[in-house]
Amino acid sequence: MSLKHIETVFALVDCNNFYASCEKLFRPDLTDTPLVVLSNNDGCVVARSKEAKKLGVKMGVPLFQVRELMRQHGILAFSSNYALYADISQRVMSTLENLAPRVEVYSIDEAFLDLSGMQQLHNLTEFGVTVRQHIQKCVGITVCVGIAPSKTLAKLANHAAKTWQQTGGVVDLTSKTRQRKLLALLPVAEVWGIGSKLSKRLQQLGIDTALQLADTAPEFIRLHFSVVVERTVRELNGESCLALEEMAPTKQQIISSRAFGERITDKGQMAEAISEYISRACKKLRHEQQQAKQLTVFLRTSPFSDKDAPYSASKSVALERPSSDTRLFLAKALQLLDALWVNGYRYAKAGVMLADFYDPGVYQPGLFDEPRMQKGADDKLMQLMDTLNAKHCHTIWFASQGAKQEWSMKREMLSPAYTTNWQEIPKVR
DNA sequence: TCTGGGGTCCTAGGACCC
DNA sequence: TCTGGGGTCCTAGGACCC
Repeated sequence: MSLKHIETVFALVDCNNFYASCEKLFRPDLTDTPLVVLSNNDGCVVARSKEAKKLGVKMGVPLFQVRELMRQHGILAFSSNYALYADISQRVMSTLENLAPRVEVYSIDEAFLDLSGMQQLHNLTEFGVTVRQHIQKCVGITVCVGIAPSKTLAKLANHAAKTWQQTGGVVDLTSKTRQRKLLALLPVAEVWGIGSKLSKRLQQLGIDTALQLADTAPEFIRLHFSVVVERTVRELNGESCLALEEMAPTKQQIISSRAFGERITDKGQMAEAISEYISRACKKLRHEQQQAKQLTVFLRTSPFSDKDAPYSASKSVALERPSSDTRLFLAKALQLLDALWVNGYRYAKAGVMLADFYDPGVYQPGLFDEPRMQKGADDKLMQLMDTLNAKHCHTIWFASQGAKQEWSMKREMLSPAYTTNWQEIPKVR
């Protein structure tokens, strides 16, 4: 066996109907029941069980548009329960880490595995089947596995495994002939990185299938599109351009925003909401062990309403030096709100964004900047807040966040926190 | 009445510098 | 009369992803 030529091979493991499957995990009575999971505010459908898909509920539709269909067929709806999904996700990922040496957690329900060199030792399809069985047994979640020499092809292999039942949920796409056969069957919009805008432009050039895109000269694509699309073309031809990234890269921005459960017309309520978002964003920032120098606040009315006057505005400000102190950002955010707020609109959504991050202690202050007062004291207070809130769940908060939060989002069909709250742990009888 | 949230990367264009 | 050009930094906006 030669070690000289180890071929790159990726597997993409993707959970089937992830949020819907999580909701069913602790409800065996719902095994064959059609159900959907809703976005925040119970606004639209973000996940569907296979039964709900069959009944024609489309991904992303607003709930009110499918209410009638759901009533007719007895389709259940659940508010999204991210604490539950994150916990199940973590179990899936740690199971994968036991099966493969290098794992990239790509999203809450997907991971890439590096299988390079494994071809000589295992039958890759068999390996995929093992992964599938193992996750089914250990976590109770069904996954599909796509195997190929590039991430983009592995995505397509996974798509094939999901689409065609007779694959048994595993597709090995390492052979060139199989690659071309599959690519010929798939519309170009199915390719990872080709969204609706790009696929329209490609179709205008006569490129309709994934195979036609693969067979277009990369130089031509570079000229008419971008380096990103060029990379996609190369990846479709089995040339791996996107590496496995095991270490999560450090964040570059943190956003906290929400559509309101009810429209806001009162500035005081808006100030409460902004304060809440600042508090969440800063907590995330401290969790990342980062400091930020830039703050943006934005507000807007609903873009869907034609009777409400539209208004959308954002403003940014740079701090004198990076910080992760909630109080500092709170003061700045409320100043920005003063500048942004216009009376008379029915606001539907607002948010804050932190950016321009530094590692604590790395920032070089200007020569004439004032020396920082009481170094360390603020950090301790913030740490204390985070610790108390982690232990006792929202014990202390800033007065400006408000105690009632009448504007906060709707979650009227929430499942219990089966795995993350002792009070709600499932009982076996 | 009711339409998510949180990210990334790339490009174009302007300002500014030498 | 002819009136440079290349580099860098920043920002806004567009496109994509799950």
